[in-house]
This record gives sequence, structure tokens and C-alpha cells, in this order.
Amino acid sequence: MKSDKNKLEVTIPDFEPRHIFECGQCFRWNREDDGSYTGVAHGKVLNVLKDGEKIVFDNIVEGDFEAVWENYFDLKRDYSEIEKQLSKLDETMENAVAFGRGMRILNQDPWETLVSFIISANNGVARIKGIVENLSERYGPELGEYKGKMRYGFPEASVISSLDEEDIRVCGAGYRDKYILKAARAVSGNSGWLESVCGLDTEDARSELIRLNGVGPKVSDCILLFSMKKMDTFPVDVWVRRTMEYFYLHKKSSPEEISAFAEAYFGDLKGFAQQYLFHYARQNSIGK
DNA sequence: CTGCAGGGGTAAA
DNA sequence: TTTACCCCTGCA
Repeated sequence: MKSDKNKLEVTIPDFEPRHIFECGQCFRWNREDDGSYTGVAHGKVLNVLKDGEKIVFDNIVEGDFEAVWENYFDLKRDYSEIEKQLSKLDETMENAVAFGRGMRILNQDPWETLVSFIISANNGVARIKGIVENLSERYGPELGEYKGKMRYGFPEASVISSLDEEDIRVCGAGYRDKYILKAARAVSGNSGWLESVCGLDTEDARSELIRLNGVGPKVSDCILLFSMKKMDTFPVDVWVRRTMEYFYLHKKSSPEEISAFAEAYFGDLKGFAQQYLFHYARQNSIGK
């Protein structure tokens, strides 16, 4: 590990920024001209560049690698082993893993993830990113300038709860404005509730999340997988459904049938399997 | 440039 | 089980 001021260079195996940031799990990371990515997470601005075997973290605050980023990037987990296990299942997984090698499942902030995936319903990635950015610029905290641009953190639930529907609508959220507002009021009015959901087992956490308006089976699974370390979930969206039907089920199947198959076939690794499959399918338009 | 489908689901009928 | 939903983006 080598450090400069605001810069930290670390050798990390299985770390490919493109696959981590463009596999559809996060919405606040953007590619720079030099191939690095700049993003905001947990109220911090960071730039990540892959330089051969080395990962260069820029704009990093002393101590934050251990305090924040090690967990955020899931660095304690052995992805080589996961990739090996999944690859030997069949040729599809072998291809999916080969394509997305270096992907990692992030540990994002539950509140931000909850809102982001409420927005994701019936929506494309480009627009989701725009809405999340608008919410942050209008109502989030200033985090200082980086590369000549002011950066903003995602607004707290208490801040959003004091807005009205129109304030959220102007960010481009469309009919989801009501859902976001209700979620903000539920979360800020029940202090500790969202944190307590993280502590429940997957089944119970899921039923809690689904009580929120705008959160159904798919959105709840994404929140569980991308912000609550519930790796035994298998979010079934249109891409995963098409891919699973195409490669495994060979017929039109309901999300429940697909989940059941995934449970039996991928077991404990189904969360990771989902992410490799989703990324592989979407980037290559498989099944469409 | 204008027009028009279609989108990483969900709630309500 | 089916249908409407905001509105931005992509592509005729």
C-alpha cells in the first residue's frame, strides 16, 4: 500500500471498475476521460482508477480506506473463489463470469439504495441516474469541488420528508414522487427502523421492505442485495428473466419459478450469480 | 427536426 | 390477470 496526499494505491485482485460500476447496482459513478470513475458514496467523493494490478483511489481521506471503502467495495470477500465456483457450473456461467470478471457487489447506503430502486421501477439506467443526481444537487449536502465540479451527497430521509410531491416531481421522478415522499416519512418518522431491517433475516427483511409503497419483490431484493449484505437474494428483472428462460428454463416462467430454480441451482451464491448474469445479458442484449 | 415507442415494476382495478 | 403510469432517451 502506497500513499500520497489524497491518493492511495492498493493491489487488489478481482477489481474491475467498469464491471463494478456499470453492472447496474449503483447510479452515482461516472466514467472520466482517462477511464477512471468518479462517484459519491456514504457522503464522500472518490475517484477510482485501475492501473494494471494496482487500484488508485484519489481524493481519499486518511483512514477512510479502512473505515469506509474496504466495506463498500466488499474487499474482504474472496471473489476469485466465487468466480471459480460459478464458472464450473455450466458454460453459461463460465461465459458470464469471464465477461464480468472483477465485478463486486457493493455495500451501499440502505436509504439511498431504497430510493434509487423505487425510482428504477419501469425506468432505464440513464434516467435513474439523472433523477438521483437531481435529488442530490437540489436537496443533498455540498461535499466540496472535485475536478472543477461541486459534488453533492444523497439527501437524508429527514430532509426529503419535509418536501412536498412537487419538489420531488421536478427532479424527474414522475409518478414515483409519492412513493419517495412516503418512504422518507416512514424512515425518518421511525428512527432506527431501516437499520433494524438490516439485522433481520432475508425473509423478514423482505416483508418489511415490501410494506413500503413502490417497493415490490424486485425492488426489495435489490435493496437487500446491494445495501444489506443479503447475498441469498435473486432479483428477477426483465433481463434476468429473459436470460434464465433462454439458458435454463426454456419456457416462459414467472419470477417465482425463476427464483425457485435459482435457489436450487445456485444456492448460497445466487446473489452473485444474478449479478454476473444480469451484466452479461444486458451488455450483450442476450435473449432480446 | 418532429414523432413515437419503450423502459432493470408496482399498485390498483 | 390486466392495465395505467411520468417522462427521458433512443431511433425512425
